Amino acid sequence: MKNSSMVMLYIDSSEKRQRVDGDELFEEEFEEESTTTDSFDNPVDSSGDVYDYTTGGESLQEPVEDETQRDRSHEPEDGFSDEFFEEQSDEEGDGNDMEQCENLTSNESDMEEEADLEDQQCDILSTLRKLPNDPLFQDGPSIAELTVSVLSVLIKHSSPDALKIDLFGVMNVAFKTRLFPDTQYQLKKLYAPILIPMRQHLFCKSCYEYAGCTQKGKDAPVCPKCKREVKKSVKDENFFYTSDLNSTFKNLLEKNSARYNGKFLETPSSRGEKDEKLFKDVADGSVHLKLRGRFGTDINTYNFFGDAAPAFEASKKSIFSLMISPNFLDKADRCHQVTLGAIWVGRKEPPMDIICLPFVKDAARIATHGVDWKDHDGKERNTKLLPLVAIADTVARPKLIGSAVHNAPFGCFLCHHPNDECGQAYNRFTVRDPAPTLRSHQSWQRDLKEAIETGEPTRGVKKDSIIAKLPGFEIPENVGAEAMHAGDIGHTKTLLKIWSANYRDPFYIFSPYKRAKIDEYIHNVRLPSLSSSRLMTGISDFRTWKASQAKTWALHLSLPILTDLQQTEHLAIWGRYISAYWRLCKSSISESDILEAQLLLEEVSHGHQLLYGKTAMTSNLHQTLHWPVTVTRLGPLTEYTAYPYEGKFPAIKRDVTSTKGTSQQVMERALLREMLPIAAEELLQEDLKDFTLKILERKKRKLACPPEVRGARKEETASFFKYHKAVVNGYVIRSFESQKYKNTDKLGQ
DNA sequence: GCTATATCTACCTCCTGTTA
DNA sequence: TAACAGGAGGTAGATATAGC
Repeated sequence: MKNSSMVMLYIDSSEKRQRVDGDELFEEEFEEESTTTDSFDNPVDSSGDVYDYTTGGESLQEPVEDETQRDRSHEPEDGFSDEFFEEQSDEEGDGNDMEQCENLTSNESDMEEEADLEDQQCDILSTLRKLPNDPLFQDGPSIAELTVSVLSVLIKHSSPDALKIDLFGVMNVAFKTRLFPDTQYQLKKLYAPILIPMRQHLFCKSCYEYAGCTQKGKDAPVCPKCKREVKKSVKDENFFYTSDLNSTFKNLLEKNSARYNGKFLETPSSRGEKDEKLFKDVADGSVHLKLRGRFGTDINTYNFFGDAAPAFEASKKSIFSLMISPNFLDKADRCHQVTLGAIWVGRKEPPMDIICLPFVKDAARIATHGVDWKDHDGKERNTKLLPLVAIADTVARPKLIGSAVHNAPFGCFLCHHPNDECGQAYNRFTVRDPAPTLRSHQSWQRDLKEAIETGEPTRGVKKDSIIAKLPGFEIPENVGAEAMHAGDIGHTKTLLKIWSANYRDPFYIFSPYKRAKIDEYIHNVRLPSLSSSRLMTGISDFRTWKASQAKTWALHLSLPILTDLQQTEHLAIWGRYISAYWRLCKSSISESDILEAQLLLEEVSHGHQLLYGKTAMTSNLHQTLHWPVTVTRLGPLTEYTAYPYEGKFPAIKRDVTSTKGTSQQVMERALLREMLPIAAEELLQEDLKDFTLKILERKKRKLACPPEVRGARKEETASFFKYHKAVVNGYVIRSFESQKYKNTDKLGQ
């Protein structure tokens, strides 16, 4: 099947775009936060028309008048108080960001909370320091040292408190002492200063209003609406835990200060050889640029992720967690520094706006006042930290940003694609010519205003979101188009389902012969760069593949394996998808990479619809169309995938050792795990310190990211899909008869 | 301030009854 | 006779509370 519209030729994009100098742009934004533009203003859309990648063009259709307007703006459907809204209501437009942050932290209870926190900024190791430090025997460890060391082992293996008590009990008997903490009371006392950043928050179950956090020795918080006392109720699931953002970042900065020599500044990359702008990290995106314009050049940023996962095997309880990862560390370190920001466990739908409220307040505080910390030379420092990317999957994202779900009309959070009715649901994103306009912060605000006025979702915008109150945060610009869910377990698996659905289809690859052949290739090919990643299972099990397996299949195996087994036109379209995905995951993405990726992905969409029909046009495939623009806003796709966060869930679940107080157990153990290396570093003697730190060190696994990221030559990977062979990290898998890889140099490439 | 004990929650396993 | 559903009882561990 050959189709001229499907296999479009590359357009010389350089003629159709204008580049704006980054510094000029920066000054412009610093002076007046008027228009936001990326480093290249006018890339082309599929129709050849010019539109702005970042603002999404302002050529929005006039909103349709709805005669059934109802005033429901006063209704408390979001769960936070009207006062809170009123405080924020003048935030829209071009107000002063600093003032907005001050507003968020200015109410009375927050001031009290802040004061309490300052009072509590005591030594987190105070109780551990009080343990006897004399050697238990000649040249032996002290009780303090053994306690820290044994606790580290127990924390690493997510042991319940009962095991800790028993083990310390044995140690008390063995060492003829009573000083090891062998009762629950003593253990809790030992933890107390470490758990200061942990807070329990309550909300009123009947009004769905945030009531406040519980404090020892103080009255229970009161619902701001019904004025009744709110008490923790396991049955009502009206409580959740957070860890203080200030402490999290303080520890992170202090812990890494020596290794980074105190330099955490996020700076944009220099230009490439052809004076092209390069996107190497989050600081290269237009969103970071805008933040630097608003908050100053010395800011640092962090990403946050919200998602839920089942809590137990055989119950309907789920864990909703908010995780945070810093952007100011090296890329390799970031995925190991994901910390737990908030956690809620329950049977019902998590009240996301309420759970995110303390996080938003904390974020406003550290954006305004910065985080005070001491560097490795003992020098007092202050660092401003701002949220950069909100990461969520297709289910959590609409709840987080207040948009319609993906299969509702206008379900794409990044553009105004209307969705097509298919069966009983709006769930198909067919190709539109011209392409629907991209959403911008301004258009989002307009739609939101109308939605609040009418009480009905307006072009996919349903309600105000609490994360919109984050300092400098704009929806949808700061929300990442997520590659793991849309690409690896989304489009990749969907296509495999299509290719394996009906034996009558010419593109069916699930015949016994083809399946056996594919499995043989999969099992025999060993990719050197992925030696430690999850091993691939056969193609028959693709439905149970993990995301990383789907990614390995897509980026490394599928094309060379399918060369002789799949029809050319199907492979051509799949190849274009891989080529575009590859370009956007690279460690250094040029402007031409982005433009080429955009054109390739548009070809993929056209081709996919022609080959498999309108019913195959899923929202995941549609979202891939927005990957290039997301890279211009937020940097390479790999910097805000869900992999590091989803990978944290198994550890969270391991921390649950009882069905009672699940969220508390998880948050306590997460904090202990963060603090014990600090205790070990300070309190232990050399040998025991080395051993304990080694125990606590997280295993650094290689992630199944594209080999390009690890240094394969650009020209090799760029031409990856053109040849009947794969080039991976300098190795060529030339022919599958040999089933071995060979060194590129020896092949005279 | 601290300890010991009771209480509570919710998951898991086993047993029994019902249905096809 | 197999498969399934539902209930009873067992259990771990967090939390509450009485009492020293």
